[in-house]
Amino acid sequence: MDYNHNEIEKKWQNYWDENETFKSNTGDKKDPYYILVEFPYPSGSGLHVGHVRSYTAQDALARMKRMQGYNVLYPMGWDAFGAPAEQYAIKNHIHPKDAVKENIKTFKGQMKNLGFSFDWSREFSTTDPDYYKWTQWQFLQFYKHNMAYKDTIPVNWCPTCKSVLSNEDAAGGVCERCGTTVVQKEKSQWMLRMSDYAEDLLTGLDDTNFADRVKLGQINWIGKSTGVELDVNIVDGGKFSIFTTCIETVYGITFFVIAPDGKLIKELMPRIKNKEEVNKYIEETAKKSNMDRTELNKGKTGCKLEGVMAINPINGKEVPIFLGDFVLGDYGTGCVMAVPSHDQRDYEYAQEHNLEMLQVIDGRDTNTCAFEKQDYLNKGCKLINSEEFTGMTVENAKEAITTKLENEGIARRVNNYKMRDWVFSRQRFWGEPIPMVYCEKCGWQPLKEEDLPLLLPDVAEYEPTENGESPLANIENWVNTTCPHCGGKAKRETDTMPNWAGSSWYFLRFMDPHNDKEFASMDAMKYWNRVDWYNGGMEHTARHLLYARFWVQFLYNIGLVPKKEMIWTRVSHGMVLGSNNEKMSKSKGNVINPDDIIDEYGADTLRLYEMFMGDYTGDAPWSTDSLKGCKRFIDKVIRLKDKIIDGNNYSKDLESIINKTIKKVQNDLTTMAYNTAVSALMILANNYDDKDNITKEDYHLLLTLLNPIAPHITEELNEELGYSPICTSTWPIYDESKTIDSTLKIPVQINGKVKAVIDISLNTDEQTIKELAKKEVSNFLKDKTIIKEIYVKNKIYNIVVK
RNA sequence: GCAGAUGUGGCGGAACUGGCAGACGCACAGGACUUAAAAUCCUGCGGUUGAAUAAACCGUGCCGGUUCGAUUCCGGCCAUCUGCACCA
Repeated sequence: MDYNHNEIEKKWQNYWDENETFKSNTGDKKDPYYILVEFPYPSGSGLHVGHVRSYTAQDALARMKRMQGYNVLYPMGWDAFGAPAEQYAIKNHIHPKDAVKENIKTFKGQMKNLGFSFDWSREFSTTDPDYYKWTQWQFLQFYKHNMAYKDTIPVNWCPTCKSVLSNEDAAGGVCERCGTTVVQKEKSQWMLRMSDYAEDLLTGLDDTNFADRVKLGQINWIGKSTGVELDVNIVDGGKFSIFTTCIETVYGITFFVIAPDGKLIKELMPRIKNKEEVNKYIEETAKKSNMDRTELNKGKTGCKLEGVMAINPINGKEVPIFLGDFVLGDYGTGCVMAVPSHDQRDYEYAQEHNLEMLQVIDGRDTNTCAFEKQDYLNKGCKLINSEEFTGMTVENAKEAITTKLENEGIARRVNNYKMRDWVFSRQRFWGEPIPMVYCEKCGWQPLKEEDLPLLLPDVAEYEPTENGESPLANIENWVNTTCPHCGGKAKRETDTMPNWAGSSWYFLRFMDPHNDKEFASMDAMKYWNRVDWYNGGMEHTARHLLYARFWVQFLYNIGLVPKKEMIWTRVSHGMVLGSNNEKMSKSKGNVINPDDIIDEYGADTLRLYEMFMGDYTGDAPWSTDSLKGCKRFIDKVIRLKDKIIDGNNYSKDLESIINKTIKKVQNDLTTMAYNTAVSALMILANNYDDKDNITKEDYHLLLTLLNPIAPHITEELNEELGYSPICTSTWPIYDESKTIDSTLKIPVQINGKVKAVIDISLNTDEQTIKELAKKEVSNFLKDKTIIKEIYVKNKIYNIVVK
């Protein structure tokens, strides 16, 4: 059976638009429920079938929650700053805002065609001056609370493109665009003191309901480690500090390694005898991207610093200092103690450079590889070669050595975090301008809040500068300004903010999107309370989520948001792969355009299929055959209409399956088990199909349950039946007692293998079942001795024989 | 190298708290209806042996363990995917 899906779908989309069915009112008496999907970057290639998957999933949840009586906020907007739009604009000599406008139009049209129940009255783009005004305003709050500062840090630099590159674009040490070798270049950048929030971001997780793997992602990214910071003296004067989590191995130090990009090497330089060799190594390191340095298999490169020796603080022993690129200048202190017997990386470095090794923990031979902490901790291992600590267990020695060094005033217990401060500058045009001005007399000055937004200049032609500054630096009448403090001549900051900025607080703006006095009013934020359910891709569960939480925690600390954690549940979904099981990409020719599918099969079929295609949290390959199966299911639902007889109750013999299905669908839609929700609906339809007649109410129930996933056709069929629209009706309530079967089948096992199945009524007594079962499997019991019998009520009966 | 995830029929995937492995769908095969096709309906469909809708054995990446019973729990491997900042 074919129905005119295009006509029906358009009809209901118009109905929803005209009636503002999905508009949510702040302050409504109903309980608020805030469902959020990551707003997309509106790229030139249009909506991806991957978007359809997560938007449909959340849409189904939103539609059900509305029917359950909640005031649902399900908003949509655009994360539209970013490099691709900038590149496109440079090439085509247009302003990126025009390109973005077109893309948004396409995306929005596609979303409407899919029938998503977004509250379009709250739509905005991060590129709207009305929005980025507040992003800039919030940056000023960071600055005013001493949370933003300038620092010089190394960046990936392509000398040919004259552009700063991300690690991704500099993968393999060459520029992705032109293939030139990438070098490290020092650059002054705006930074946000995110590392100050490391501990709060960890403890804050307790106030969230994030999926375990999401929490773990956050914890690993923050990377707390507890250890000791130890001062090390240099022979003939000077000192440096190292951080270690293994102070128990301090007697095993046979050398130190310092970062070639760290500050210490610069200080030591005048005293170094082999300057040429050292400088050469520093230069080589500068050529390597961080990614190269992080590959262990590259070999343990480095060189000795001739002329300087360090003193092991625990025993006064003099040991050499080396340079090694595996030590990073910006983690810890940029210096490490090397104990080759108890650290595999140090071991390999020592082998490479023929250095001494000294075993200080007993328990295993260290001739072929290091005896590391994961192998010796909590195993009762004892120290050797460690003066008065010899013979102590590792755990006791850790404490005793720390205390001794602390008492000597040369060591401190510290927590170290992998997470660093947030590099907030980008040398790009298409981002929020950083509202700072540099005055020769007054230094860096923030713009006055009343002068926001600081607009991007309205030019269509701009080129990157010679020295890697933002294209804004070339636009002189924009750059030159007056100092907000002294009124004298000054220049604007030409760096813009990263993409992450606008997306760090957009969910707050959705609560109060048209506010021109504040980024969002406290009342509105208190009403909506929090994001109840946030869904996005796995690739954003570490960084975007961390930035957003940091941003919110900061706003909370300065009294601007009501809660420290504004996101309650965060879940992530898998990718939709091409039919060849690979990531969809133009070059592989496996891209599916949702427009084509909607046109041929209808939005309902596409939505249904994407919910049915597999486990929502995992990746799933596209299959047009499977999609057709979902179309067949919709056709079957339409055909079932012919079986309807009058009746305002459920058919007696369908009551059980109906109640079970309501329960199942309702549970599945709130646990992301969309595929089994669809399967339950298919089973219900199959049950209907097996009967000669069904009541009108049976049919209405099926339509209601299917509506969140396939909203158009169900509304149409429902209307034909004479009911009021499903989108304004209530969700059915199931009767728990009717979901329990009164008779059931109990498998009878012999030695754990099923030999028979017996029918019993619920809660039959054990004795009866045992007798019944033994009769059934008497063949298998002949000549056997029963050793044990296990009966699990209403579940299974197992007989162990010999 | 580190971190996370995943591994079940020809395919996508089900399986609650350790209790009948393969729900539901796809593909395929046979049949009904039709002049024919499409659509629809019925039947079969993990593997091996077997004439069998008899029966038996094997089977959830691999090896081992715990248990009356393991896709599920534990230990050790292997493979694939994702992210990354060699995190001391």
